[in-house]
Amino acid sequence: MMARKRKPGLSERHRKVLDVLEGFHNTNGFPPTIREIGQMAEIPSTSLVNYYLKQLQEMGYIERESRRSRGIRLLKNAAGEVIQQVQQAAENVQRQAEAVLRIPLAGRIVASAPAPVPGSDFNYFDEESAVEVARSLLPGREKPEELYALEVQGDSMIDAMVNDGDIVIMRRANEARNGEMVAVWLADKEETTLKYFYKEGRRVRLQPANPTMQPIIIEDPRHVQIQGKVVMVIRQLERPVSRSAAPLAV
Amino acid sequence: MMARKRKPGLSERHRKVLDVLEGFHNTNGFPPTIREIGQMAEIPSTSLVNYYLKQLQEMGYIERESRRSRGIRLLKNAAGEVIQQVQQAAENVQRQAEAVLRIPLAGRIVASAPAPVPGSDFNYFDEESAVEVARSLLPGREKPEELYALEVQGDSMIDAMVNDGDIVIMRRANEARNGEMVAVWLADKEETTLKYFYKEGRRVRLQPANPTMQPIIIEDPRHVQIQGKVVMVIRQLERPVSRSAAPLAV
DNA sequence: ATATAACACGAACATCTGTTCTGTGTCAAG
DNA sequence: CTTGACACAGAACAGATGTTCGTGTTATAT
Repeated sequence: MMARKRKPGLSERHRKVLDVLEGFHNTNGFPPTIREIGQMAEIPSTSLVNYYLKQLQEMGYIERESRRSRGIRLLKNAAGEVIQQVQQAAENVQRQAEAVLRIPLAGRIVASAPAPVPGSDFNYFDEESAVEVARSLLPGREKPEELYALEVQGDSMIDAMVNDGDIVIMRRANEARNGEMVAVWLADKEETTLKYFYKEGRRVRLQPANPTMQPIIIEDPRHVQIQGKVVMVIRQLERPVSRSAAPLAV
Repeated sequence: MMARKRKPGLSERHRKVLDVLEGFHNTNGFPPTIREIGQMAEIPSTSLVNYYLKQLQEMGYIERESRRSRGIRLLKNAAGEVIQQVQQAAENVQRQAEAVLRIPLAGRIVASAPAPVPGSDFNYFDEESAVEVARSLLPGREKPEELYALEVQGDSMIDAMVNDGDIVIMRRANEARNGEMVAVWLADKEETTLKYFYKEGRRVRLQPANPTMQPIIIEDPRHVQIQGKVVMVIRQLERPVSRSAAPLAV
């Protein structure tokens, strides 16, 4: 004759014990004793607490160190969530913090003036004006210190497929390789523009991103001052905040 | 007559005790007893361990619960770093995890076919094809489940200032308010396009983002099928990985 | 109905653990 | 040299703590 089987899963008291274990450790920094568990979970006998702890151990919710006071390690809580060790948690914070890069917003880029380039003493921790970009979106090799952001002002760069209000992520550079998009100051025209850069012999060809438009050929390379390379363009159609007054967070 | 004063700061044994406290708690999940500290820090007498613990408590490195076994909370380690409680650490992880949103890449958008819209059973946890975007870049009110990403294929959307290879972040929607940019399928022309949406009486005006281009007027609203709203456009000039084969991480 | 396992209570016990007390040696300032 | 704070050792003790044993109750499969 078969006797009754224990129902699978956690009973009310199992759950209570796990809650006590989690709460106690969170507030005190160390696990409770059997008697403390009994008091908080309203289980009057130490042997009964031990009885439940044994079951929780078999079910993989806790680990116990035999004969050691407070020798209980919580592995999963009542909700089944895995409990992290402090060390692991710290590592996770570290890893997650690296997932986002805060790129300083150095200013605005307009056609009528050279593009701003932050100096080496630029305050990178200006909380008010930074653009947050997931690191996975950026080329891994970058040094984050070389990156800065500019907000585009005006419609003058539509031939580069860049609109008023767009944010361009730039990398410091004074020269470029063929095929890279750069911000250039054209000294003769007194104009800033975003173009694909091609050095062809002595002259420089600046190709618009819009394939329907014609390139600019500059015979004297001294008239082409490279302000930085364009790494990314971000356009927010539905702004988190009002357009230009509040800090831009991307 | 003045007797000698204790040197300020931590002695070798202070440091040793703190190291033991940190290491023991990291490996066991609970603090050591006085005798365990003594063994590991090579301090033979319990009273001497107690003597040092008292000093560390006065210096603010630890907290002690009187008369409780293992009643030691580490506040700062030997390097002076503040030790986080498990709960705090978990909250930090939580907060940091929320800083980045993984948006599923639902497919490609081309002019010649309706834009893909993921079904409600879409697998959001497809690790291979997701775009990571900092939450601060997105409008806060969004339900993340409503967002998906599309990669633009072809040059057909240059009038929307969107280029081949760009990534558009979309939000599910079947209708739009005036001024919002939407992806629409034009049933009569059999064409997908990105335009600013304006309902004017019975007819619909679709305005290109490029201000130099002319709007499309559609007299029969049934020919305009809204596939989704455009929330953001991301253009990566220097790709982290090869253009289309590998997973896109933004 | 009845055997059996699950659930429950309380007491007893050996050990663990924090605390305290006494004592010793060292070392620098007076 | 004296003095007194500091560093250290060992022992003793009261209370805390995990464990075990005996016993009783309850629910369930047969």
